Amino acid sequence: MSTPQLDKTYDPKAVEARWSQVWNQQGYFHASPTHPGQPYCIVIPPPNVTGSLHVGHALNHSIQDILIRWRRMQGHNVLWLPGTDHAGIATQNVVEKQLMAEGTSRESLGRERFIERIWQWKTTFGNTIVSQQKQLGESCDWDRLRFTMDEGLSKAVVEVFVRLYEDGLIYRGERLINWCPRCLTALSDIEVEHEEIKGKLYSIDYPLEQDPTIRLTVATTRPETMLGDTAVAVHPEDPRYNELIGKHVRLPLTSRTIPIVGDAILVDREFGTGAVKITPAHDFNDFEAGERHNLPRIKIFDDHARMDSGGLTEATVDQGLMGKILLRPARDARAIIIETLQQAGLLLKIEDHKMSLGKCYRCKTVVEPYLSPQWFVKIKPLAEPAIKAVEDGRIRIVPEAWTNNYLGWMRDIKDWCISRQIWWGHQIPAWYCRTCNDTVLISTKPDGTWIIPREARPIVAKTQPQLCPVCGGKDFIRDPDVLDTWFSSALWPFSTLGWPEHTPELKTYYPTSTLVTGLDILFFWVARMIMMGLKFMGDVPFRDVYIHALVRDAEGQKMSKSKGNVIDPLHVMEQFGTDALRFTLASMASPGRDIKLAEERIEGYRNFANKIWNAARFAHMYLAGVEESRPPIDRSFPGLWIRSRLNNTIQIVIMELETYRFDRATNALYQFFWHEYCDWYLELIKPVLQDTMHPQGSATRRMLQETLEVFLRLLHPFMPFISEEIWQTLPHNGETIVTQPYPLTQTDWHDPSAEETFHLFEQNIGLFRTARVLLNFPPGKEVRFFVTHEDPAAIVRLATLEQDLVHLGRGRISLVPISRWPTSNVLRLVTGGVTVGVSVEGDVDLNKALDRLVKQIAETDKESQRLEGKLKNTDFVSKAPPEVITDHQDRLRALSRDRTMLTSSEQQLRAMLGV
RNA sequence: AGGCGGAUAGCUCAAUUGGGAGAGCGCUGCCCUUACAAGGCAGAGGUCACAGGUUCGAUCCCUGUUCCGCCUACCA
Repeated sequence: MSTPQLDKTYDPKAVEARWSQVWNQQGYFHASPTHPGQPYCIVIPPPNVTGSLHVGHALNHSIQDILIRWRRMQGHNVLWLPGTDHAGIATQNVVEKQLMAEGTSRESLGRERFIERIWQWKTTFGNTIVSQQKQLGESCDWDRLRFTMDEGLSKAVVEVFVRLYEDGLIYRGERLINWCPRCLTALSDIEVEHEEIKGKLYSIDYPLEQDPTIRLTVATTRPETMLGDTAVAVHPEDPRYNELIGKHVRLPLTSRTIPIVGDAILVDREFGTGAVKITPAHDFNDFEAGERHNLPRIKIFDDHARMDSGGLTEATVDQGLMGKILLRPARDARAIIIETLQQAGLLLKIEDHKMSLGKCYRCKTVVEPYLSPQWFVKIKPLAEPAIKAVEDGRIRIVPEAWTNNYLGWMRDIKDWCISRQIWWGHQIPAWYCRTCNDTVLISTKPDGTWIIPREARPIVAKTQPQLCPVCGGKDFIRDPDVLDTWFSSALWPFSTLGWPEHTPELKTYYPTSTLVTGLDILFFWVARMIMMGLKFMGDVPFRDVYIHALVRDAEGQKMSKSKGNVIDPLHVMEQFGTDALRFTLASMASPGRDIKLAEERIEGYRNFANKIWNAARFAHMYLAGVEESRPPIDRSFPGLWIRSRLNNTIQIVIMELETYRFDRATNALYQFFWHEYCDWYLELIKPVLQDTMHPQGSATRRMLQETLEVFLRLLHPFMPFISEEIWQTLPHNGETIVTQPYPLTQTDWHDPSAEETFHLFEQNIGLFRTARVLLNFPPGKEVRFFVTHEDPAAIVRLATLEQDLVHLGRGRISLVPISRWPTSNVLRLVTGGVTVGVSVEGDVDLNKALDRLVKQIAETDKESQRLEGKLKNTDFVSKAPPEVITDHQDRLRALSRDRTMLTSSEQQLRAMLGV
């Protein structure tokens, strides 16, 4: 084949665009259940349909693609199943913003048209991230792209909901839930982010009913909720208060009196005054206390977290105050209430107090504990098998350290609130008969949504019932709530494979092989997939869960748009190339650490790509015509050595891939190619290649080509584009590297003898080069080196290396016993067993060389400044023959015993002086 | 508050049956040597967070302390 014209530097852009198109067009990523290989399947964590590729995706997807491409090359029946998530609240927010900009709103559009509008939006913008994924080279089976709201998945969702309901694992009930007053929906516990803030602790006096001069002081961080108090709790064994239990206090600012109850669970005698106000409708602990004592629940907020007129009336709030706070946000009401209390002389004190605030994970609004009827999954019965599956190893969490995290959370799991009061999502398959429920189905929200009170009786079914089983009525309304987005994601590993149908895909690829995900969604998603998979498939959804780190910026800060520290992977790919980004992310994926990403790192691996590129250019200068005949096998030491090292690298890379150590795998590839293949092997074979008449020429070229080709296959999962591009220019079988076999170790490539020889060689060259720098010999100057070795066998070996030593050492070599070395003007250096003498032939002052060394050390090493003086005074090297140096060896030994004086320079001095 | 993880070169991180401390980037010096200056060669730089303990010997094992991160729960 002809020598391809390769540019001097690698330009990723054109290469990447071309190959990602070809790969997809040729269908290399398409999976078939009938493929003979062992199935290997990964379902992608579906990115939000609103999303665009951020660096977290880039890491997550790079790792999956490495695994997938590796297994594909190993001959597995590979399926990487892509998809997107409908992301309920997030998507609804995006489209609502759009509507707002158009001067309209969700409410004025109405539910049906709003949903249509979102679907339109999805058609237009929903594939942004998919095209970006293709740009990253992700080898997904794009023909199988799924969406959590597509027809098949929606069917699976309904099926699961109905079956869980029939099994008594889904129920509807009024509970205190986390409520986002901006999104106007319930959130599950884990959708609330906690943030520590500096708050205030207010102490308020509640006068005793019988004797208002006696006051019970309660402390609260949220004084505005006192209007909804329905009791005060004290510890039943607290001598200060226990006689008051059963009596009542007047609730200030209202006309109510509330009982004093004893509650050992709620009250910590040591904290504050030991008396606690109970607001069952607005605090989780108080809600439970309220249940224990059968207390009424008074809701004083509306769903926007404003002071609610009905609630305030029920709370019998003083008329004057009522007027001031009605419909005011809680925070405003707080100031007014504090002022009023102060005037009444009931505010005892205000202290600073650290507390944490719950915020909506989507919009960061402060969430409100809120009493409302919601749907829940009774989770304990589902959690138990999911705990067992991890305990007995059917699912392996990597790194293992997260296992306890998972188990701890699962053992303490709370029922899952699955209903959301938004429109975009899977609407709950529950209907209410208007005839039966006529008296309770009374109201609608301003947007026309039905408000279904807690007493309403739902009929859960896959489709709307024809007749009410109770009364025979035919008029139904559907529950307006939709399901938590994570409900559909929980089914992802089997719903995407066709469940509830028994498809060949489901049979072949379930359980999937590995799940790759960040720690942040271990509970949101992974735990729930395990529970649902076990429940509906009777088997785990995946064998391994590989948890990777969070990507942070170079300072360790979370990347966020507001901080302006976001590294945009698309920009980086543009600047440094996709392969460089992928390789960087893989190299930093050490377990147990967050990734601090700086652009310089990516630049470093861009250079690596360029190094590979140029090594290929070098090879092409000599490779033309190699395949035309059957060249002899290379028996020379550089070839045997590099093949042995390549073999070693193959072994390491495969081992590290098997244990998900992408960092070590990339290190091995980098180290091998740059520092063994390029730095030594290519340099070693240059004279053979450049000599067109060299007898070893064709054998050497053959080895060069073969090792390069194997390396490219080894590299391909990590750097798919450049490996394909170069591989195509080499003689090869098949039309793409994508489907070539992954390299295997070969026992006959392993060559300890060649490796030993190389070690000896490297030692010598190292000494030659050190001597050259120390003596300030210009690169072109030919130097006379004397070489010997303690080990006679090594001397024999060295004799065979003479040509190579001359070439890389740029000097004449004399392999003679030390007794036959010149008696003067020889600088002697020692390392390992090798001794090298450099003839200085009178034109170089050894003293100057030593000065240079000492100066160099002194510049950076304070310890050796003291050493400098000592050395100068000793004057122990001066064109000295070896014998004279020997005279000083004892003194050096004495010096080196004193570790305070000889630190890092010790080794260097030893080498210099032959100690 | 509880749980988990971390602390090693200027920065980011490696280093397993306990023994000799490494890489990349950055830095210094020399070199545009015909694949690559996005390069080559040679270097400098570490009381392995602190204090004890076990051991012939500890970066590693044990105890405690300090600092940082994350998760969970929250003190009204």
